[in-house]
Amino acid sequence: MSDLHSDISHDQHAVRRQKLAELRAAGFDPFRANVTPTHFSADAKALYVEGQDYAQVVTVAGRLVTFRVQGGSSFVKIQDQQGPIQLYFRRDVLGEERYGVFKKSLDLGDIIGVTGALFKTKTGEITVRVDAFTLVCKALRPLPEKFHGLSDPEIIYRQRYLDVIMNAESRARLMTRSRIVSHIRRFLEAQSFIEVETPVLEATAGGAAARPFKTHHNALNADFVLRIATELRLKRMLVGGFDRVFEIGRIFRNEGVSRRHNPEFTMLEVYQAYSDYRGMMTLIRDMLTTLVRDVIKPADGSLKIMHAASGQEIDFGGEWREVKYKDLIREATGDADWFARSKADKIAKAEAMGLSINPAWEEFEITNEIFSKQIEPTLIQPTFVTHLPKELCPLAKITADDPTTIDVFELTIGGMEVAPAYSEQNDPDVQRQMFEAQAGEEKQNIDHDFLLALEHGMPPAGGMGVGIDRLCILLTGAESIRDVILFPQLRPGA
RNA sequence: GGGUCGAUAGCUCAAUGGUAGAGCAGCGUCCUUUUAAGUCGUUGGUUCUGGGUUCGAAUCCCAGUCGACCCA
Repeated sequence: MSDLHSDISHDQHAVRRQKLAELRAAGFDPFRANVTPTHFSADAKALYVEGQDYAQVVTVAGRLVTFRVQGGSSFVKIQDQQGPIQLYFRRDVLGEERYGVFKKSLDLGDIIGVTGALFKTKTGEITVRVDAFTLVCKALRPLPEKFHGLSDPEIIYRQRYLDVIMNAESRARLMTRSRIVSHIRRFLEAQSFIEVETPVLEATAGGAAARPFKTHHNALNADFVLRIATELRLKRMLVGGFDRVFEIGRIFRNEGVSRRHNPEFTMLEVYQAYSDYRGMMTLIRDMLTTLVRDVIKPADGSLKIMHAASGQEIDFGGEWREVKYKDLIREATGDADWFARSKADKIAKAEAMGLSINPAWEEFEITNEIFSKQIEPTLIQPTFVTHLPKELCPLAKITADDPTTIDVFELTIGGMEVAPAYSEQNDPDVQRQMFEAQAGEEKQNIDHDFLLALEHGMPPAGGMGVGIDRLCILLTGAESIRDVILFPQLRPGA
Protein backbone atom coordinates (compact mmCIF):
# COMPACT_ATOMS: atom_id res chain seq x y z
CA MET A 1 0.00 0.00 0.00
CA SER A 2 2.99 2.28 0.38
CA ASP A 3 4.04 1.90 -3.24
CA LEU A 4 3.60 5.32 -4.87
CA HIS A 5 1.93 3.91 -7.95
CA SER A 6 -0.63 1.87 -6.04
CA ASP A 7 -1.31 4.24 -3.12
CA ILE A 8 -5.07 4.24 -2.67
CA SER A 9 -5.12 5.82 0.80
CA HIS A 10 -6.86 8.93 -0.60
CA ASP A 11 -9.66 6.91 -2.16
CA GLN A 12 -11.96 5.73 0.60
CA HIS A 13 -13.95 3.47 -1.70
CA ALA A 14 -10.77 1.72 -2.84
CA VAL A 15 -9.45 1.46 0.73
CA ARG A 16 -12.66 -0.23 1.86
CA ARG A 17 -12.63 -2.64 -1.06
CA GLN A 18 -9.07 -3.53 -0.15
CA LYS A 19 -10.05 -4.18 3.48
CA LEU A 20 -12.86 -6.44 2.24
CA ALA A 21 -10.43 -8.30 -0.01
CA GLU A 22 -8.05 -8.79 2.90
CA LEU A 23 -10.84 -10.15 5.11
CA ARG A 24 -11.82 -12.60 2.39
CA ALA A 25 -8.21 -13.61 1.87
CA ALA A 26 -8.08 -14.39 5.58
CA GLY A 27 -11.12 -16.65 5.20
CA PHE A 28 -13.95 -14.39 6.35
CA ASP A 29 -16.62 -12.91 4.09
CA PRO A 30 -18.87 -10.35 5.88
CA PHE A 31 -21.51 -10.74 3.18
CA ARG A 32 -21.94 -14.37 4.22
CA ALA A 33 -22.12 -13.58 7.93
CA ASN A 34 -25.12 -12.77 10.14
CA VAL A 35 -25.98 -12.23 13.77
CA THR A 36 -29.07 -12.76 15.92
CA PRO A 37 -29.65 -9.69 18.10
CA THR A 38 -31.40 -10.20 21.42
CA HIS A 39 -32.41 -6.56 21.78
CA PHE A 40 -32.65 -3.24 20.01
CA SER A 41 -30.44 -0.49 21.40
CA ALA A 42 -32.89 1.33 23.65
CA ASP A 43 -34.44 -1.91 24.94
CA ALA A 44 -30.97 -3.20 25.78
CA LYS A 45 -30.05 -0.04 27.68
CA ALA A 46 -33.31 -0.27 29.61
CA LEU A 47 -32.16 -3.63 31.03
CA TYR A 48 -29.30 -2.04 32.92
CA VAL A 49 -29.85 -2.05 36.69
CA GLU A 50 -28.20 0.82 38.51
CA GLY A 51 -25.00 -0.26 40.24
CA GLN A 52 -24.97 -3.73 38.68
CA ASP A 53 -22.26 -3.54 36.05
CA TYR A 54 -21.63 -6.59 33.84
CA ALA A 55 -24.78 -8.35 35.13
CA GLN A 56 -26.75 -8.34 31.89
CA VAL A 57 -25.47 -9.79 28.62
CA VAL A 58 -27.00 -8.65 25.33
CA THR A 59 -26.44 -9.03 21.60
CA VAL A 60 -27.07 -5.89 19.60
CA ALA A 61 -26.46 -5.03 15.97
CA GLY A 62 -26.30 -1.91 13.88
CA ARG A 63 -24.28 0.51 11.80
CA LEU A 64 -21.02 1.94 13.14
CA VAL A 65 -21.55 5.69 13.43
CA THR A 66 -18.75 6.83 15.73
CA PHE A 67 -15.31 5.40 16.14
CA ARG A 68 -12.93 6.47 18.93
CA VAL A 69 -9.83 4.32 19.11
CA GLN A 70 -7.38 4.99 21.93
CA GLY A 71 -4.63 2.43 22.03
CA GLY A 72 -5.73 -0.71 23.80
CA SER A 73 -9.35 0.32 24.29
CA SER A 74 -11.92 1.95 22.10
CA PHE A 75 -15.37 3.43 22.30
CA VAL A 76 -17.62 3.17 19.28
CA LYS A 77 -21.31 3.64 18.71
CA ILE A 78 -23.65 1.62 16.58
CA GLN A 79 -27.11 2.72 15.59
CA ASP A 80 -30.23 0.66 15.00
CA GLN A 81 -33.86 1.64 14.52
CA GLN A 82 -34.13 2.69 18.15
CA GLY A 83 -31.06 4.90 17.95
CA PRO A 84 -27.44 4.68 19.10
CA ILE A 85 -25.78 2.52 21.74
CA GLN A 86 -22.16 2.77 22.85
CA LEU A 87 -19.81 -0.19 22.71
CA TYR A 88 -16.48 -0.60 24.52
CA PHE A 89 -13.78 -2.73 22.88
CA ARG A 90 -10.72 -3.74 24.96
CA ARG A 91 -7.59 -5.53 23.83
CA ASP A 92 -7.37 -7.45 27.11
CA VAL A 93 -10.95 -8.72 26.71
CA LEU A 94 -10.90 -9.55 23.00
CA GLY A 95 -7.30 -10.68 22.68
CA GLU A 96 -4.57 -9.28 20.46
CA GLU A 97 -5.77 -10.80 17.20
CA ARG A 98 -9.48 -9.89 17.38
CA TYR A 99 -8.70 -6.41 18.69
CA GLY A 100 -6.37 -5.99 15.71
CA VAL A 101 -9.15 -7.03 13.33
CA PHE A 102 -11.45 -4.53 15.02
CA LYS A 103 -8.95 -1.71 14.59
CA LYS A 104 -7.73 -2.54 11.09
CA SER A 105 -10.74 -3.92 9.27
CA LEU A 106 -13.73 -1.93 10.52
CA ASP A 107 -14.80 1.46 9.20
CA LEU A 108 -17.52 3.96 9.95
CA GLY A 109 -20.63 2.78 8.18
CA ASP A 110 -19.96 -0.94 8.59
CA ILE A 111 -22.70 -3.06 10.12
CA ILE A 112 -21.68 -5.25 13.05
CA GLY A 113 -23.22 -7.44 15.71
CA VAL A 114 -21.72 -7.60 19.20
CA THR A 115 -22.29 -9.61 22.36
CA GLY A 116 -21.27 -8.33 25.75
CA ALA A 117 -22.30 -7.17 29.20
CA LEU A 118 -23.87 -3.84 30.10
CA PHE A 119 -22.01 -1.40 32.33
CA LYS A 120 -22.04 2.29 33.01
CA THR A 121 -19.00 4.41 32.14
CA LYS A 122 -17.61 7.00 34.49
CA THR A 123 -19.45 9.66 32.50
CA GLY A 124 -22.69 7.77 33.06
CA GLU A 125 -23.38 6.24 29.66
CA ILE A 126 -24.77 2.71 29.56
CA THR A 127 -22.40 0.76 27.35
CA VAL A 128 -21.83 -2.79 26.08
CA ARG A 129 -18.38 -4.18 26.93
CA VAL A 130 -17.77 -6.26 23.84
CA ASP A 131 -16.81 -9.91 24.35
CA ALA A 132 -17.32 -10.87 20.71
CA PHE A 133 -18.15 -9.08 17.48
CA THR A 134 -19.04 -10.03 13.91
CA LEU A 135 -18.84 -7.87 10.83
CA VAL A 136 -22.03 -8.64 8.89
CA CYS A 137 -21.78 -6.00 6.18
CA LYS A 138 -18.83 -4.02 4.86
CA ALA A 139 -19.82 -0.51 3.79
CA LEU A 140 -17.88 0.22 0.61
CA ARG A 141 -18.78 3.93 0.65
CA PRO A 142 -17.99 6.39 3.46
CA LEU A 143 -20.69 8.11 5.51
CA PRO A 144 -21.13 11.87 5.29
CA GLU A 145 -19.26 13.94 7.85
CA LYS A 146 -20.21 13.26 11.46
CA PHE A 147 -20.63 16.71 12.96
CA HIS A 148 -22.35 18.80 10.32
CA GLY A 149 -24.27 15.77 9.12
CA LEU A 150 -25.78 15.80 5.66
CA SER A 151 -27.30 19.05 4.45
CA ASP A 152 -27.35 18.89 0.66
CA PRO A 153 -31.12 18.72 -0.01
CA GLU A 154 -30.62 16.80 -3.21
CA ILE A 155 -28.73 14.00 -1.47
CA ILE A 156 -31.18 14.10 1.44
CA TYR A 157 -34.06 13.35 -0.94
CA ARG A 158 -32.34 11.12 -3.47
CA GLN A 159 -30.37 9.09 -0.92
CA ARG A 160 -32.78 9.24 1.99
CA TYR A 161 -31.00 6.34 3.67
CA LEU A 162 -28.02 8.63 4.26
CA ASP A 163 -30.27 11.33 5.68
CA VAL A 164 -31.89 9.01 8.20
CA ILE A 165 -28.53 7.53 9.20
CA MET A 166 -26.96 10.95 9.75
CA ASN A 167 -29.79 13.27 10.81
CA ALA A 168 -31.66 12.28 13.95
CA GLU A 169 -34.40 14.89 13.33
CA SER A 170 -35.17 13.40 9.93
CA ARG A 171 -35.26 9.93 11.42
CA ALA A 172 -37.59 11.05 14.20
CA ARG A 173 -39.87 12.99 11.88
CA LEU A 174 -40.30 10.12 9.45
CA MET A 175 -40.89 7.67 12.28
CA THR A 176 -43.53 10.02 13.65
CA ARG A 177 -45.27 9.79 10.31
CA SER A 178 -45.47 6.01 10.69
CA ARG A 179 -46.89 6.39 14.17
CA ILE A 180 -49.48 8.90 12.96
CA VAL A 181 -50.72 6.51 10.28
CA SER A 182 -50.71 3.62 12.73
CA HIS A 183 -52.68 5.66 15.29
CA ILE A 184 -55.29 6.60 12.68
CA ARG A 185 -55.78 2.93 11.73
CA ARG A 186 -56.21 1.84 15.33
CA PHE A 187 -58.47 4.81 16.11
CA LEU A 188 -60.82 3.98 13.24
CA GLU A 189 -60.77 0.22 13.77
CA ALA A 190 -61.73 0.78 17.41
CA GLN A 191 -64.89 2.43 16.08
CA SER A 192 -65.75 -0.49 13.80
CA PHE A 193 -64.44 1.08 10.60
CA ILE A 194 -63.28 -1.42 7.98
CA GLU A 195 -60.12 -0.74 5.99
CA VAL A 196 -60.47 -1.49 2.29
CA GLU A 197 -58.30 -1.22 -0.80
CA THR A 198 -59.70 0.11 -4.05
CA PRO A 199 -58.14 0.36 -7.52
CA VAL A 200 -55.39 2.77 -8.39
CA LEU A 201 -55.97 2.14 -12.10
CA GLU A 202 -59.31 3.62 -13.09
CA ALA A 203 -61.21 4.11 -16.32
CA THR A 204 -62.49 7.51 -15.11
CA ALA A 205 -60.74 9.92 -12.72
CA GLY A 206 -63.53 10.97 -10.37
CA GLY A 207 -64.17 12.26 -6.88
CA ALA A 208 -62.11 15.42 -7.33
CA ALA A 209 -61.06 17.97 -9.91
CA ALA A 210 -57.48 17.35 -10.98
CA ARG A 211 -55.45 16.31 -14.01
CA PRO A 212 -54.70 12.59 -13.83
CA PHE A 213 -51.67 10.58 -14.93
CA LYS A 214 -52.50 8.48 -17.95
CA THR A 215 -51.32 4.99 -18.69
CA HIS A 216 -52.19 2.04 -20.88
CA HIS A 217 -52.97 -1.58 -20.15
CA ASN A 218 -51.51 -3.73 -22.91
CA ALA A 219 -53.48 -6.94 -22.51
CA LEU A 220 -56.81 -5.14 -22.29
CA ASN A 221 -55.64 -2.61 -24.88
CA ALA A 222 -57.30 0.09 -22.80
CA ASP A 223 -56.21 3.48 -21.48
CA PHE A 224 -56.38 4.00 -17.76
CA VAL A 225 -55.78 6.89 -15.40
CA LEU A 226 -54.31 6.78 -11.91
CA ARG A 227 -56.91 7.68 -9.29
CA ILE A 228 -57.20 11.27 -8.08
CA ALA A 229 -59.43 10.32 -5.12
CA THR A 230 -60.90 7.19 -3.57
CA GLU A 231 -64.30 8.75 -2.88
CA LEU A 232 -66.45 7.14 -5.56
CA ARG A 233 -65.12 3.64 -4.93
CA LEU A 234 -65.66 3.90 -1.18
CA LYS A 235 -69.22 5.14 -1.67
CA ARG A 236 -69.89 2.06 -3.79
CA MET A 237 -68.96 0.06 -0.68
CA LEU A 238 -71.52 2.06 1.31
CA VAL A 239 -74.05 0.94 -1.30
CA GLY A 240 -72.78 -2.59 -0.73
CA GLY A 241 -73.47 -2.44 3.00
CA PHE A 242 -69.98 -1.76 4.33
CA ASP A 243 -71.39 0.88 6.68
CA ARG A 244 -68.09 2.22 8.02
CA VAL A 245 -65.19 2.09 5.60
CA PHE A 246 -61.90 3.83 5.15
CA GLU A 247 -58.88 3.71 2.89
CA ILE A 248 -55.44 5.17 3.46
CA GLY A 249 -54.29 5.32 -0.11
CA ARG A 250 -51.87 6.85 -2.51
CA ILE A 251 -53.44 9.49 -4.73
CA PHE A 252 -51.86 10.78 -7.95
CA ARG A 253 -52.38 14.23 -9.43
CA ASN A 254 -50.52 15.35 -12.52
CA GLU A 255 -49.89 18.89 -11.31
CA GLY A 256 -47.14 21.13 -10.00
CA VAL A 257 -44.53 20.17 -7.45
CA SER A 258 -44.02 22.56 -4.54
CA ARG A 259 -43.42 22.76 -0.84
CA ARG A 260 -47.06 21.73 -0.38
CA HIS A 261 -47.55 19.39 -3.35
CA ASN A 262 -46.06 16.06 -4.36
CA PRO A 263 -47.50 14.38 -7.47
CA GLU A 264 -48.27 11.31 -5.38
CA PHE A 265 -49.53 11.78 -1.86
CA THR A 266 -51.46 9.90 0.80
CA MET A 267 -55.07 10.50 1.62
CA LEU A 268 -57.31 9.04 4.25
CA GLU A 269 -60.91 8.86 3.17
CA VAL A 270 -63.51 7.68 5.65
CA TYR A 271 -67.25 7.12 5.17
CA GLN A 272 -69.80 6.45 7.88
CA ALA A 273 -73.39 5.47 7.10
CA TYR A 274 -76.17 7.13 9.08
CA SER A 275 -73.87 10.01 9.97
CA ASP A 276 -73.38 13.42 8.32
CA TYR A 277 -70.89 16.28 8.22
CA ARG A 278 -71.57 17.09 11.86
CA GLY A 279 -70.73 13.53 12.82
CA MET A 280 -67.47 13.93 10.91
CA MET A 281 -66.66 16.96 13.10
CA THR A 282 -66.71 14.77 16.18
CA LEU A 283 -64.71 12.05 14.44
CA ILE A 284 -61.91 14.32 13.23
CA ARG A 285 -61.70 16.22 16.48
CA ASP A 286 -61.35 13.00 18.47
CA MET A 287 -58.85 11.67 15.95
CA LEU A 288 -56.62 14.73 16.07
CA THR A 289 -56.74 15.34 19.81
CA THR A 290 -55.80 11.70 20.50
CA LEU A 291 -53.07 11.96 17.88
CA VAL A 292 -51.55 14.96 19.62
CA ARG A 293 -51.98 13.37 23.02
CA ASP A 294 -50.66 9.88 22.20
CA VAL A 295 -48.22 10.40 19.33
CA ILE A 296 -46.89 13.96 19.51
CA LYS A 297 -47.07 14.07 23.32
CA PRO A 298 -46.37 17.76 24.02
CA ALA A 299 -43.88 18.00 26.88
CA ASP A 300 -46.11 20.10 29.13
CA GLY A 301 -48.98 17.63 28.96
CA SER A 302 -51.15 20.08 27.03
CA LEU A 303 -52.53 19.60 23.52
CA LYS A 304 -50.55 22.55 22.15
CA ILE A 305 -48.01 22.34 19.38
CA MET A 306 -45.78 25.09 18.03
CA HIS A 307 -46.61 26.30 14.53
CA ALA A 308 -43.35 27.67 13.18
CA ALA A 309 -44.80 29.39 10.11
CA SER A 310 -47.05 31.68 12.17
CA GLY A 311 -45.05 31.69 15.39
CA GLN A 312 -48.23 30.74 17.23
CA GLU A 313 -49.12 27.77 19.36
CA ILE A 314 -51.92 25.66 17.97
CA ASP A 315 -54.13 24.42 20.76
CA PHE A 316 -55.97 21.22 19.89
CA GLY A 317 -57.49 21.25 23.36
CA GLY A 318 -59.16 24.64 22.94
CA GLU A 319 -62.44 25.55 21.34
CA TRP A 320 -62.64 24.58 17.68
CA ARG A 321 -64.25 27.56 16.01
CA GLU A 322 -67.12 26.86 13.63
CA VAL A 323 -67.91 29.54 11.06
CA LYS A 324 -69.79 29.72 7.78
CA TYR A 325 -67.80 30.30 4.60
CA LYS A 326 -70.10 33.15 3.60
CA ASP A 327 -69.64 34.90 6.94
CA LEU A 328 -65.87 34.73 6.54
CA ILE A 329 -66.15 36.25 3.07
CA ARG A 330 -68.46 39.01 4.29
CA GLU A 331 -66.06 39.73 7.12
CA ALA A 332 -62.97 39.79 4.89
CA THR A 333 -64.57 41.98 2.23
CA GLY A 334 -66.40 44.17 4.73
CA ASP A 335 -69.42 43.75 2.48
CA ALA A 336 -72.59 42.22 3.93
CA ASP A 337 -74.08 41.97 0.44
CA TRP A 338 -71.01 40.47 -1.26
CA PHE A 339 -72.94 37.55 -2.70
CA ALA A 340 -75.48 39.89 -4.32
CA ARG A 341 -72.83 41.99 -6.10
CA SER A 342 -72.25 41.80 -9.83
CA LYS A 343 -69.26 39.96 -11.22
CA ALA A 344 -67.68 43.29 -12.20
CA ASP A 345 -68.06 44.59 -8.64
CA LYS A 346 -66.52 41.40 -7.26
CA ILE A 347 -63.54 41.65 -9.59
CA ALA A 348 -63.00 45.32 -8.71
CA LYS A 349 -63.19 44.64 -5.00
CA ALA A 350 -60.93 41.58 -5.18
CA GLU A 351 -58.32 43.50 -7.15
CA ALA A 352 -58.57 46.34 -4.65
CA MET A 353 -57.68 43.72 -2.01
CA GLY A 354 -54.47 43.05 -3.94
CA LEU A 355 -55.52 39.87 -5.73
CA SER A 356 -54.97 39.21 -9.40
CA ILE A 357 -58.20 37.96 -10.93
CA ASN A 358 -58.60 36.09 -14.18
CA PRO A 359 -61.65 37.68 -15.88
CA ALA A 360 -62.60 34.29 -17.31
CA TRP A 361 -63.24 32.94 -13.81
CA GLU A 362 -66.72 32.16 -12.60
CA GLU A 363 -68.00 34.32 -9.73
CA PHE A 364 -67.56 31.54 -7.16
CA GLU A 365 -63.93 31.24 -8.25
CA ILE A 366 -63.34 34.95 -7.63
CA THR A 367 -64.89 34.60 -4.18
CA ASN A 368 -62.87 31.48 -3.49
CA GLU A 369 -59.67 33.30 -4.45
CA ILE A 370 -60.37 35.66 -1.58
CA PHE A 371 -60.94 32.70 0.70
CA SER A 372 -57.74 30.87 -0.23
CA LYS A 373 -55.46 33.92 -0.36
CA GLN A 374 -56.83 36.25 2.32
CA ILE A 375 -58.74 34.08 4.79
CA GLU A 376 -57.42 30.51 4.90
CA PRO A 377 -53.81 31.49 5.76
CA THR A 378 -55.08 33.39 8.82
CA LEU A 379 -56.97 30.42 10.27
CA ILE A 380 -54.26 29.08 12.56
CA GLN A 381 -56.32 27.52 15.36
CA PRO A 382 -58.51 24.55 14.38
CA THR A 383 -61.46 26.02 12.49
CA PHE A 384 -64.43 24.32 10.85
CA VAL A 385 -65.36 26.42 7.83
CA THR A 386 -68.89 25.27 6.98
CA HIS A 387 -71.47 25.63 4.23
CA LEU A 388 -69.28 26.22 1.20
CA PRO A 389 -70.82 27.34 -2.11
CA LYS A 390 -72.33 24.37 -3.89
CA GLU A 391 -70.19 25.00 -6.99
CA LEU A 392 -67.07 23.96 -5.06
CA CYS A 393 -68.15 20.34 -4.75
CA PRO A 394 -70.85 18.30 -6.49
CA LEU A 395 -70.80 15.37 -4.08
CA ALA A 396 -72.44 16.87 -0.98
CA LYS A 397 -76.02 17.48 0.06
CA ILE A 398 -77.55 20.91 -0.50
CA THR A 399 -78.18 22.87 2.70
CA ALA A 400 -81.88 22.74 3.62
CA ASP A 401 -82.32 26.48 4.25
CA ASP A 402 -79.85 27.81 1.64
CA PRO A 403 -79.90 26.22 -1.82
CA THR A 404 -76.61 27.97 -2.74
CA THR A 405 -74.52 26.09 -0.16
CA ILE A 406 -73.75 22.50 0.76
CA ASP A 407 -73.64 20.68 4.09
CA VAL A 408 -69.90 20.44 4.42
CA PHE A 409 -66.97 21.67 6.42
CA GLU A 410 -63.34 22.23 5.66
CA LEU A 411 -61.21 21.84 8.75
CA THR A 412 -58.43 24.40 8.54
CA ILE A 413 -55.44 24.35 10.90
CA GLY A 414 -52.23 26.30 10.67
CA GLY A 415 -53.56 28.13 7.61
CA MET A 416 -53.89 24.86 5.69
CA GLU A 417 -56.92 22.85 4.66
CA VAL A 418 -56.51 19.61 6.60
CA ALA A 419 -59.80 17.79 6.18
CA PRO A 420 -62.90 18.42 4.06
CA ALA A 421 -66.06 16.56 5.05
CA TYR A 422 -69.55 16.31 3.62
CA SER A 423 -73.00 15.09 4.23
CA GLU A 424 -72.77 12.85 1.21
CA GLN A 425 -75.20 13.29 -1.64
CA ASN A 426 -77.18 10.08 -2.07
CA ASP A 427 -79.96 11.22 -4.38
CA PRO A 428 -78.88 9.84 -7.78
CA ASP A 429 -80.87 12.40 -9.77
CA VAL A 430 -79.55 15.39 -7.84
CA GLN A 431 -76.07 13.89 -8.06
CA ARG A 432 -76.32 13.69 -11.84
CA GLN A 433 -77.58 17.28 -12.07
CA MET A 434 -74.76 18.54 -9.85
CA PHE A 435 -72.13 16.79 -11.93
CA GLU A 436 -73.59 18.33 -15.06
CA ALA A 437 -73.73 21.82 -13.52
CA GLN A 438 -70.02 21.84 -12.67
CA ALA A 439 -67.94 24.62 -14.19
CA GLY A 440 -64.51 26.18 -14.13
CA GLU A 441 -61.56 24.43 -12.57
CA GLU A 442 -63.85 22.48 -10.27
CA LYS A 443 -65.39 20.49 -13.14
CA GLN A 444 -65.29 16.76 -12.47
CA ASN A 445 -65.60 13.89 -14.89
CA ILE A 446 -68.91 12.10 -14.69
CA ASP A 447 -68.61 8.51 -13.55
CA HIS A 448 -71.75 6.88 -14.92
CA ASP A 449 -71.06 3.58 -13.21
CA PHE A 450 -71.06 5.48 -9.89
CA LEU A 451 -74.46 7.01 -10.69
CA LEU A 452 -75.74 3.50 -11.41
CA ALA A 453 -74.54 2.44 -7.96
CA LEU A 454 -76.36 5.39 -6.36
CA GLU A 455 -79.59 4.31 -8.05
CA HIS A 456 -79.27 1.01 -6.17
CA GLY A 457 -79.34 3.07 -2.97
CA MET A 458 -76.64 4.51 -0.72
CA PRO A 459 -77.47 5.12 2.92
CA PRO A 460 -77.20 8.67 4.23
CA ALA A 461 -73.60 9.14 5.30
CA GLY A 462 -70.91 11.47 6.43
CA GLY A 463 -67.60 11.33 4.59
CA MET A 464 -64.26 12.96 5.06
CA GLY A 465 -60.84 13.20 3.46
CA VAL A 466 -57.65 13.86 5.39
CA GLY A 467 -54.43 14.76 3.62
CA ILE A 468 -51.97 12.63 5.56
CA ASP A 469 -48.89 14.45 4.28
CA ARG A 470 -50.23 17.86 5.28
CA LEU A 471 -51.30 16.52 8.64
CA CYS A 472 -47.74 15.25 9.13
CA ILE A 473 -46.31 18.64 8.13
CA LEU A 474 -48.52 20.25 10.75
CA LEU A 475 -47.86 17.79 13.55
CA THR A 476 -44.11 17.42 13.01
CA GLY A 477 -43.40 21.08 12.31
CA ALA A 478 -41.91 20.25 8.91
CA GLU A 479 -41.34 23.03 6.41
CA SER A 480 -42.01 21.06 3.26
CA ILE A 481 -44.04 18.07 2.14
CA ARG A 482 -40.71 16.61 0.99
CA ASP A 483 -39.64 16.35 4.61
CA VAL A 484 -42.51 14.00 5.51
CA ILE A 485 -42.33 11.82 2.38
CA LEU A 486 -39.55 9.22 2.36
CA PHE A 487 -38.76 9.59 -1.33
CA PRO A 488 -40.28 12.80 -2.71
CA GLN A 489 -40.60 13.17 -6.45
CA LEU A 490 -37.57 14.74 -8.14
CA ARG A 491 -36.58 15.07 -11.74
CA PRO A 492 -34.78 11.87 -12.74
CA GLY A 493 -31.14 12.50 -11.96
CA ALA A 494 -28.14 12.28 -14.21
C1' G B 1 -43.87 27.96 -17.34
C1' G B 2 -41.31 32.85 -15.20
C1' G B 3 -37.81 35.10 -11.59
C1' U B 4 -33.86 34.75 -7.85
C1' C B 5 -30.03 31.87 -5.72
C1' G B 6 -26.84 27.65 -5.69
C1' A B 7 -23.39 23.27 -7.48
C1' U B 8 -15.39 23.47 -5.42
C1' A B 9 -11.91 16.90 -1.95
C1' G B 10 -16.14 11.34 0.63
C1' C B 11 -19.03 15.29 3.79
C1' U B 12 -19.42 20.60 5.68
C1' C B 13 -17.40 24.88 3.70
C1' A B 14 -13.32 28.85 2.10
C1' A B 15 -10.77 31.00 -2.01
C1' U B 16 -14.23 38.56 -5.02
C1' G B 17 -9.45 37.62 -12.93
C1' G B 18 -3.14 35.79 -10.88
C1' U B 19 0.18 28.82 -7.52
C1' A B 20 -7.51 25.82 -5.53
C1' G B 21 -7.36 25.69 0.80
C1' A B 22 -9.45 24.32 5.94
C1' G B 23 -12.17 21.10 9.42
C1' C B 24 -14.00 16.24 9.71
C1' A B 25 -13.33 11.52 7.14
C1' G B 26 -9.06 8.58 4.90
C1' C B 27 -3.78 6.77 5.33
C1' G B 28 0.75 6.13 8.94
C1' U B 29 2.27 6.82 14.42
C1' C B 30 1.24 7.56 20.08
C1' C B 31 -2.66 6.70 23.56
C1' U B 32 -6.93 1.09 28.24
C1' U B 33 -13.36 5.28 30.53
C1' U B 34 -14.12 8.44 25.41
C1' U B 35 -18.59 12.00 24.13
C1' A B 36 -17.42 16.59 17.54
C1' A B 37 -12.00 12.37 22.19
C1' G B 38 -6.80 13.93 22.09
C1' U B 39 -1.70 13.78 19.64
C1' C B 40 2.24 13.95 15.63
C1' G B 41 2.70 13.33 10.42
C1' U B 42 0.30 12.82 5.60
C1' U B 43 -2.59 11.65 0.84
C1' G B 44 -6.51 13.44 -1.87
C1' G B 45 -9.35 18.17 -7.15
C1' U B 46 -12.66 16.82 -14.76
C1' U B 47 -13.94 23.62 -9.30
C1' C B 48 -21.65 20.27 -12.43
C1' U B 49 -21.29 19.90 -18.25
C1' G B 50 -20.20 22.34 -23.01
C1' G B 51 -18.77 26.71 -25.44
C1' G B 52 -16.78 31.86 -25.20
C1' U B 53 -13.91 36.39 -23.38
C1' U B 54 -8.76 36.97 -21.49
C1' C B 55 -1.70 36.77 -21.36
C1' G B 56 -4.33 34.14 -17.48
C1' A B 57 -11.10 31.78 -15.42
C1' A B 58 -13.56 28.20 -9.57
C1' U B 59 -14.31 33.57 -10.31
C1' C B 60 -16.69 37.19 -16.15
C1' C B 61 -20.29 35.96 -20.56
C1' C B 62 -23.62 32.30 -23.29
C1' A B 63 -26.13 27.56 -23.42
C1' G B 64 -27.43 23.23 -20.80
C1' U B 65 -28.13 19.68 -16.36
C1' C B 66 -29.67 19.14 -11.33
C1' G B 67 -31.42 21.41 -6.76
C1' A B 68 -33.61 25.30 -3.35
C1' C B 69 -36.84 29.44 -2.72
C1' C B 70 -40.62 32.80 -4.68
C1' C B 71 -44.43 33.59 -8.37
C1' A B 72 -48.08 31.51 -11.97
